Amino acid sequence: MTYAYLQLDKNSGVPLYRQLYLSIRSAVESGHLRKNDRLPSIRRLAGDLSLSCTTVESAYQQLCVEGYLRSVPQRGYFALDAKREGPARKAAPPAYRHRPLSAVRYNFGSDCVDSENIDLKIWRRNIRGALNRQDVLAAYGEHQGETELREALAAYSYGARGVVASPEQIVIGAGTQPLLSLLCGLIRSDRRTVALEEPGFTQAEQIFADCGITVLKLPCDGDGLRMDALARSGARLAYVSPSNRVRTGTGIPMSRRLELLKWAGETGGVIIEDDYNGELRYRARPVPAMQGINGGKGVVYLGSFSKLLLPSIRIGYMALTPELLERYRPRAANYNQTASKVAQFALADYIKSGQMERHLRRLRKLYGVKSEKLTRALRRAFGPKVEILLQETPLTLILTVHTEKSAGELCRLALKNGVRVQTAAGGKIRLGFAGIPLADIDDAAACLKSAWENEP
Amino acid sequence: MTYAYLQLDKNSGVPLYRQLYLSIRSAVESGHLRKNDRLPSIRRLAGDLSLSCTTVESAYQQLCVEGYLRSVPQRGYFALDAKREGPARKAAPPAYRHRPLSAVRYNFGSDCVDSENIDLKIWRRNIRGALNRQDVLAAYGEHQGETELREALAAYSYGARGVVASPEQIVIGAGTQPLLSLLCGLIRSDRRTVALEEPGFTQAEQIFADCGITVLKLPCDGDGLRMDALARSGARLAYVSPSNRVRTGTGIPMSRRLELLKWAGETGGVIIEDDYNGELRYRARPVPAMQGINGGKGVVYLGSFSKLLLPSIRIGYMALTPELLERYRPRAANYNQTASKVAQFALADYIKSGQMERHLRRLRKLYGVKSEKLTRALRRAFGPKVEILLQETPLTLILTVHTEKSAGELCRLALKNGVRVQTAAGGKIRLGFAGIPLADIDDAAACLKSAWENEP
DNA sequence: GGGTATTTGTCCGTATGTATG
DNA sequence: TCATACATACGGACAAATACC
Repeated sequence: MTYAYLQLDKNSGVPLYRQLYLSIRSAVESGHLRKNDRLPSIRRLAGDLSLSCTTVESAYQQLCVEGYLRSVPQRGYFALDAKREGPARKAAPPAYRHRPLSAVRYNFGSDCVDSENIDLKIWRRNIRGALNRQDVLAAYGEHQGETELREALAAYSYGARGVVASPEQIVIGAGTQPLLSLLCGLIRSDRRTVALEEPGFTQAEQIFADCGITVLKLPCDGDGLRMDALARSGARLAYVSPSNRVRTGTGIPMSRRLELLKWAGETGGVIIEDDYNGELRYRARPVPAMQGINGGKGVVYLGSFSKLLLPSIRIGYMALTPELLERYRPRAANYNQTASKVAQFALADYIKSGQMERHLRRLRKLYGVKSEKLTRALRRAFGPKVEILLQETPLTLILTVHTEKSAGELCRLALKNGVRVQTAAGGKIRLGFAGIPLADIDDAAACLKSAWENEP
Repeated sequence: MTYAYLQLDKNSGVPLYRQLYLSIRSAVESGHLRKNDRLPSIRRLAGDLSLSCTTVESAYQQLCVEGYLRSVPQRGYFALDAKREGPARKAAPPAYRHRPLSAVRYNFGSDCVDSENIDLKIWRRNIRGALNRQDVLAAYGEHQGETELREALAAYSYGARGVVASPEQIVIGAGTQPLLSLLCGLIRSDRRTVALEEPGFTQAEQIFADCGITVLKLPCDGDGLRMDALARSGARLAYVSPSNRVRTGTGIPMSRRLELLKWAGETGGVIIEDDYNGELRYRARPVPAMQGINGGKGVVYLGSFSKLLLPSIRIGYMALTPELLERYRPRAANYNQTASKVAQFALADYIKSGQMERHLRRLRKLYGVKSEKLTRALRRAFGPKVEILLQETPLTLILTVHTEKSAGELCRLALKNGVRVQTAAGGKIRLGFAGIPLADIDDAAACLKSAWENEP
């Protein structure tokens, strides 16, 4: 520590030990040093401020005599309670802690994952492995992301999602947002508006807005963005998340994907394809990424692993188009890599050793079973009173509840019964079941039933 | 063992710890103590020679700093390889894996760190510790950054730099850039131009440009941004990096800092204080951060650990002003945390356990010794032909070379001789010595001499 | 192989002698 | 002569690593 708050001026005429005494005294009086806070040791402070021990000691001693400090031999100096009750030192309300969701037994929020079905052990081992590799910690990383990981990702994303991209096209970052932000910088000389679906995706909109790119929310039909609205808007940049349209819970069918690609080809538009959870579709045949359908032209692909592997892994990647790569290259050195180097190597190992594939297979199966079990449980509980929307989006079910109550009211009722659910577009209810352990599903459905039916 | 080679004379006038230091140093240089030989423990030697622990310790410590010994906590002191074998050393080229700069033997570039003086072991252990903590891996993190780390940072930045901020004012991110980017989003509704010094800082400029904030490069005098230019510019946002003005190598004196704060107060301006390497000043007494001088008003403080701790650690933090915090809060949930959760916990532990403090102290000492040694070596080599600008910026020296050659020419000549140096403002030469091992400094200075003097 | 005693580096407050004005 | 500041040295307390049962 340098104790920067202790300001000394060698030429002020005031003796050093007295300047020290005064600044510490005011720190105690103002409450910056609270009772039993430990002060830097005499030698330490002397070293840091380039003073001699004696100087510091005489300041401390005077403070002791006057009741600001207490000296404990061989242990240190400690502050005493000498706060001068100034005008108002507020009780320091530390409101920055996340409020614990009180009494939520079953959380159907869409931001949960099943913490029981994560291969923590393997992942820990991988991180440890990366940690021990020569020069992972001590050396600088590559700005664009480690080559090793970019190579692994190029292969993986082709196999899993049909993305065609060379390792040079791939940029790594700490999640989707920093990558979007970088992308905005590359693209803003060309395009200043972006089109996206009306019930949008807040976290992406926020980045666009922050980068000064106007967000155009266009209406959409059941298949996604309405093409006529898109054409009329004049936008030459569109953001879509085909695999996980958060609010509606439905995907974008192939027909609309092709229409979008056609739009890009004809107008010179660029599509940002945020393939959030694209790997997790378990019901139907996998729909390949738009990026690949088009051979990598006109589409920037965004993928991430936060919800797939572990919530704490903050690694995302994007595949740039050849044109954007040209723009990126000369300024690549201006962007520091944001993703942890250790995590990058660990992830590369995880992918290359085939563990990722195994994990995905298991997850898909698990979520398939969960979805089925939840569907059955709801049918049993409610019968025809709730319609369950069969859809392809992973990890969520959409319910239409036949009742007079509003969706918001249903949410409140459920929460009162310890079940957290969310609303979806069109007065529907959204259940994200990823975070509910398989064994709890039946009980969770029962709780929902009692919440919604035992009301006057 | 009687350690007969350690001859002490209590009445010689030479301090005991220095006699000890000298005898051990010559034992290492002469090869009597070979690499990894273990030295007697402090207490044993103190006992055998009838000295106090402190006396022995200060001798050992100086030897550590100068690269003769290595201390392994709780295990002992060990000799390093520092045999002075005349001119025939160079067997092991200093391993900068950073770039295969062909034939650069001594790299005085400012982007190097001393890879020999990083506490890899402790850091590995901290990461492992975080890795094993319950729910670090499996659960989501806080958007703003882990509370534990924010609390640690609030205390640390107050102690180390005089920053006054509560944990809720602190936002964590994967380095300075994502934080700047977020900050631009908070601020762009108000201000669309930012003023910064003319030889600017590319990585910050890039972010401003990407976010659509116009960069206004203003002229500056020896103390930094010229206040008249700033006032005339009409900008209400200024970016400064007082502790490390990269190109000039000089800091911003207190007088100018106060002027800047006055400007902020009078015009409602906001100052972004990027305190890059602020902790590392070793020469003078610490200059506290502007943020703290002003009680946290009108100044956003940015700090980071990449160059301080480990190049691979990508964690930065910023302290928002109360007004900006108000703007941030409602949209905090829209920003995902970019910094690795494991690294956050590891860093929090590192700070709270006092290891950060110890590390900083060691670094400061090391760089102080390096700076001194380099200064002496240059004076010996060039005499009055070069003026050495004594300045307070960490890790660099600025030279005025009295010659007809231009600064650029001097750089080229040096490079031809295997020494990389950089130009500074005003036709001066900048030497960033952080990456030069202590033992190589004399030779590096000699190389510079032969490069600059043996020319027709 | 797991607890315990010891050793180790580290850090602490303190004391003394001395050099300035 | 006295206050101030510095360099040097002392011996004790502590936690972590290690060695020993």
